[in-house]
Amino acid sequence: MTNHTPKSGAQLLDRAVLLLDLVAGGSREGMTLKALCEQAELNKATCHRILNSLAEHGMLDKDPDGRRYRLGTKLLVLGAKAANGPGLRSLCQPALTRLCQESGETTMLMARDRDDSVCIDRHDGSFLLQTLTGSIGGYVPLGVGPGSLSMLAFMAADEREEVLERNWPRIAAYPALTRDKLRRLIDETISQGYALDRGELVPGVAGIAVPIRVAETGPVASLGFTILSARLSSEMIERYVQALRDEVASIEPHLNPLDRRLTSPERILGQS
Amino acid sequence: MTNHTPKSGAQLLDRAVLLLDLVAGGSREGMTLKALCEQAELNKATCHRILNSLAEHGMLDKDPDGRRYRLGTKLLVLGAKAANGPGLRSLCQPALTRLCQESGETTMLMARDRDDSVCIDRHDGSFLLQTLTGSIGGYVPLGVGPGSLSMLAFMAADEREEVLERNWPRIAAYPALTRDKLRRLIDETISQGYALDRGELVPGVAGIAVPIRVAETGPVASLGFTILSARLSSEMIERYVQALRDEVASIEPHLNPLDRRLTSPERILGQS
DNA sequence: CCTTTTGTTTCATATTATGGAATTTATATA
DNA sequence: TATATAAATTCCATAATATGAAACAAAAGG
Repeated sequence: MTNHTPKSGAQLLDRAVLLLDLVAGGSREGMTLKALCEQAELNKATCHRILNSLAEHGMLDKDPDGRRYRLGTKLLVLGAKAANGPGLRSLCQPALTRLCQESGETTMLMARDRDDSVCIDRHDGSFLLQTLTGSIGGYVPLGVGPGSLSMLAFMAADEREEVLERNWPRIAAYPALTRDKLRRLIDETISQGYALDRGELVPGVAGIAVPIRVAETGPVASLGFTILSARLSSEMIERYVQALRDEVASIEPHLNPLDRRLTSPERILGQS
Repeated sequence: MTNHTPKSGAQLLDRAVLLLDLVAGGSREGMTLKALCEQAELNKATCHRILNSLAEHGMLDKDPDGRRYRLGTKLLVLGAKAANGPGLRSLCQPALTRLCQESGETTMLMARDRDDSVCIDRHDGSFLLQTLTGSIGGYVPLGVGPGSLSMLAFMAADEREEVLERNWPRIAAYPALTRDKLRRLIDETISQGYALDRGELVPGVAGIAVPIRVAETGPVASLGFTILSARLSSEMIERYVQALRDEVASIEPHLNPLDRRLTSPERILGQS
């Protein structure tokens, strides 16, 4: 996810979030004060004070021996609340369950978050497949992978270009995706109405996805399947796309701002 | 979870975390600036600045119309990382899967976090049962419910009393638990070696749990089943306790500080 | 045991966050 | 549609807060 470091009239907060990101992205065994100081380019004392305040609040945990910091339990609690709250996950859960049960495939709900696509929920099918985004909470730049691509493709053209401009560097990290290739994929997605990956990003693992759109805002999420590419057939694609479209059609009215008072008070998650 | 408001040399952070907690605990439709100002007893402008900085960083999301704040996608991402990282969840995942598959029961992994017990992972069995802690991320004060109780009971006596002292007010919120009752439950748990709830906290829903302990620190987690109390039998209890103990026995060596270099570099999650 | 490295505490300083007031924007009412 | 009310946002002089250099303490390494 993009590491904004905005001067937002709250320097201390900017620094705290930066440190959380560094801990999140750092060594799996936890980060030492020294490493964090260096990476964040902060003074030892300052860094120490922030880290310990975060630990105090449960946002970070310190080892028993107190020499390494890692993400804390409060983040787990807040994260679970963020996912379950009102919004996409709750709204789409029945659809996700149905799709997974009827198809037996791994089914994914992705949401847009600024320039990224985050996995909000996932139901595993009969096969355990490696997906691009991994489990819940995993993310990819908008454009990478079918769930993500289906959102990018259906954004307003100007916004799409802005996102692409910002995302190119990160997209370049995927050897399977050149600029031309992605352009072609976007065009295909628009004309077909769904995004398809035949197994090029994660070898052997294919995916289909359909965007969930809100009138003014554009796509806010996507619903899709992850499938062993060996099993992929055009008949299957057709059938699955139809199933996804049906579910999306029954979800979208709940997200349309005009209908808000008429439908449930659900709101969408993942908007800036 | 206890709302520490420690003057930790980082006022701004204290305030930011307080606001996150208020948003997390507040109305499911999101919190307005006004409401948050009042509850946090902060100046409107100050509050506004902090909330927007948090939103800027993705820790909060603002509605499309920008009048309500709710938990942001970044919390979901960080929360997932906190859960998956090295530590209890990964370490216990195989055990959890085995226990659930072999018994068909809802299986829970709880971790200690200060004075609380947090649900770190959960595998649903054949029945969908309402549990005390709900899903992942849910928490209860130490002492409430078998998973939580099994940890409290096996803490060092002095520490246990300190925790109890702090927790009484919150425990009082559970009508099924009087002081005497909890004292009795703790004694029972110690003598039996496992915690049992026959369905008194959530009517009709029983639970068994066994603590996961680390040599110096004491219990850091617990593994347990949630069962329809109607189906509970003493034979079943015996069998399930044995299954839990077997798994715990194979987990504990990985957590023992002495063995750390010998075993995997897994560390525990949820220590203060 | 001594040396080096890493973590913690202190405190005078100035940078940063603060909050009262003014302005803009949205919502409710006539 | 106009008007009143309330909420959100921006501004800026002020003071309180976070800062970081340095001194200190505690581990790790030799």
